[in-house]
Amino acid sequence: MHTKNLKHYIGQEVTLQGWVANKRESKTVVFINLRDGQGMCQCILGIDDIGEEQFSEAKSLGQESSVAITGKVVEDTRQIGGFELHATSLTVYQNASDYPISNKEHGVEFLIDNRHLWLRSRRQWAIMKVRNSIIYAIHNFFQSQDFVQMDAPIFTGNAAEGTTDLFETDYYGKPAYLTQSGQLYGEAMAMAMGKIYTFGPTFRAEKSKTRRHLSEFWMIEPEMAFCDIFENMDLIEEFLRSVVQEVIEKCPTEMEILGRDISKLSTVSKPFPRLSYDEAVEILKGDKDVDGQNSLLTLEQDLKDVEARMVEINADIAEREAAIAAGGMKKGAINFNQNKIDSQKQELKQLEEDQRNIPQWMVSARDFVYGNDFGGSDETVLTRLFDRPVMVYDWPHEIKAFYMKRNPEDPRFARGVDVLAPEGYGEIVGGGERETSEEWLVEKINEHKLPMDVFQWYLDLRRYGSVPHSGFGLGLERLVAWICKLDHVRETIPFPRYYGRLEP
RNA sequence: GCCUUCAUAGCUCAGCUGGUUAGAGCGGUUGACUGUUAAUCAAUAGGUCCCUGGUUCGAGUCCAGGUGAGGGCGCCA
Repeated sequence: MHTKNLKHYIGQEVTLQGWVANKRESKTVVFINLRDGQGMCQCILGIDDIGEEQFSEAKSLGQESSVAITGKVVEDTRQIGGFELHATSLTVYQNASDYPISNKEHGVEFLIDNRHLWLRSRRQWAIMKVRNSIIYAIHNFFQSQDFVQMDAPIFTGNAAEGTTDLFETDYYGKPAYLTQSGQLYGEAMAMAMGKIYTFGPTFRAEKSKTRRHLSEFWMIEPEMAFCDIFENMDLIEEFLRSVVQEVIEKCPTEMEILGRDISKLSTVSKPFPRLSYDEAVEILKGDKDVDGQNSLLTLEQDLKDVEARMVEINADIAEREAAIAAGGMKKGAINFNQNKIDSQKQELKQLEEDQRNIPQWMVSARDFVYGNDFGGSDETVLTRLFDRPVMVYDWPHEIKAFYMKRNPEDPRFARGVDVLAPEGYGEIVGGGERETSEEWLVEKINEHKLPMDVFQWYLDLRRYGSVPHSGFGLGLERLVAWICKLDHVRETIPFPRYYGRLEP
């Protein structure tokens, strides 16, 4: 019996098994918030109902003790989940003590060190449920359109793009690398099956310390034969719309726990803006406005807003501190104000970082050199002006991977496309149309100084029935972070691996 | 790799321009009270102020180096 199904058992006696998420006690009654992995239910254990022996056992239970509680289901709209259980008996599997994670706020380092326990917290529970729904929605989308799921190898002998750092392992005495993309293998499989997608782990040994990088993450890479860049963009748009809408429908409770404003996500139903690299650069540098909004002026305003907010918070903190210092305040009120001050100081730290960063971003955007790739901050500046994902296509071919198809009408550009998520989440999708000509590919492989021999099998794909084809790569963790509006991708995966973190 | 911010009780933090015995809240323990929602009230235990060196009559506080962490850039999904 699970808390989720209580609505079907009103007035009946059921047994719930779970963990003590929180407990309050008085002389004759103990309240237990029971967590069973599917939901929560408050259980009322009265001394007269369960007897003195079980009652004293109930009183002694520590946070996260494992128990089974039998009792009658009663509707009570005030409660989380809408029901409570009037207990008639209690079975204790284990009485736990000194659970390290309390209901108070904790720091990131402490929480990540205790990730194996942190996963039990309400917010983390909601994130994992959303992640699960996203994964399901992704499979659902591709399967319903006759894509074939394939698994690309994790050990590879070479770097697909040659630029990033890879994890090296020993493969029977030869060096092998953990894959950083399954795309080339996806292309081969697409020539066999028509439409495929990979869904697997990806590894990058970049020593990044940012809120959107992991060393090990999950990537979804569809690849379609007979598909050009514009059809590819149509698919990306349809795909993101479908996944986001399915998750919004399936996870209302989770979104509420996360405090996610769903209206900010519903905008995916509108068409995604498609900008060429040239247009995007103009907007970024502030030479072109979007709906009357200018990138540089918007940033200036952001900085002013940050500073105004800092003044506001400082004043409020000072006021509360003065009120506490004045004395005569009840302990509960002091407590409340202290906590308020604590959380405001957290916000202040974040604002101080924004205050340091925004001027750098402005400089970066204003002085952007045409022909370069967009930096993380440039993406933020650009997407700041839109309320939905933005697609940027036709990039200078020099900054894109060797396999990108050149625009036949203007060979300065390669037919790559990046999808930038709103609200500062950056690049969630990178893809494009692939080069079909063996000749051009060979030239590019030489240009990138890649070993020709290991690409012979890849060139075979152009020798035997080469067709226009496209695909893209979606970072699952970045998608989860955006949909849940999390401030770090490390919360999007059960056990994150990033620079400096291998445990737990 | 570069830039930047930080490290004080189990947890979250305060500790001003260096000064005598380092504080608060939460959590723990004990008691009181209560259909409670992070309950409340009282009492109580709990510290190598990250490490090493320096300045000083005196360092949690200042300086240098180290270690660890947060964030930004680069790189990318």
